[in-house]
Amino acid sequence: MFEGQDTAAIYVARWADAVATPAAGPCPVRDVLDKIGDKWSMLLVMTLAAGPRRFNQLHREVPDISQKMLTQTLRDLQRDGLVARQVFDTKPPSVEYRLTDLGQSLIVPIGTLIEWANKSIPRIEASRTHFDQVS
Amino acid sequence: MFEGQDTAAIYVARWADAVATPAAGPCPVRDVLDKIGDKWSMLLVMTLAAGPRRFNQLHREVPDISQKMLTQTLRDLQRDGLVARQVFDTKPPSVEYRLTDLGQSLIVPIGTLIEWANKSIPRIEASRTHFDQVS
DNA sequence: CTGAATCCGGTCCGATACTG
DNA sequence: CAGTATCGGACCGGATTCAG
Repeated sequence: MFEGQDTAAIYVARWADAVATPAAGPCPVRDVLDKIGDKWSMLLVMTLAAGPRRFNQLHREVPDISQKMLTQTLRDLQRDGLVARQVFDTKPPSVEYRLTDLGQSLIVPIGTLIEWANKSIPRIEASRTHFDQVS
Repeated sequence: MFEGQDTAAIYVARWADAVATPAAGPCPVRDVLDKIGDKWSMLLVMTLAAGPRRFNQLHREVPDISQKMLTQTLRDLQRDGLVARQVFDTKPPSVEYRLTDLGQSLIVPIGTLIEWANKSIPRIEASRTHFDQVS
């Protein structure tokens, strides 16, 4: 029916198991998914995937992020253990951010998703155009 | 350094290429990523991955979604061509939603991400606890 | 250079009530 | 059964200003 059907079936089964549990407290999967969709998190992760960066360096490479959101997003990523923050006691001070091992392990799953996105964009946009014309 | 390093390197390179383009208009990758993080989209996709569902059936299987958001999210998914909507002209009327081929092709990338989330949750929560205690 | 603090508009989304 | 319409709070995130 579609490529990767068997693999998909496995994921569907696992998903069914996961949500079948009473899930004491908020669902951890949703929690992670929220961060993925967060406006800047994944953008920064992929930027840091190319190597460690300083604060303003990140600000230059992701021009349309505000200082506030850059600080906040980096702090959240650090809190989740995806990014490590190292302060150099120089003058003026400089701070370097780098992916942790956990953060690096996220590159492949995100990459899979980005690859899907790039491949599917034409069909999605075509579908949108058609949908909007009908309605 | 970490498992999947070679694969990761490929994704990093591709990502660099993707963002290097001037990106006329809004970045399509961000556009898709936004939908992933959308509060309900992926939850519905994974629920529909198990098979077609009627409206109220979905409402029962995802209890904490409001009628409004269920309608709205399904319409957005339909607009993007991920979900097909079929109306049966019965009394009372019934409407069935199912994943399109495009929607099905999303199961594997999402599944990869969910698998990462499940595997990484313990480390993430440990990191959060540690971070909160320090600060 | 690397932030923190504040203000504020826009958007998301839940609750509720109504319709064919 | 399968929606639509409206209201209102909460939160996200941008712009600006101040600080170590």
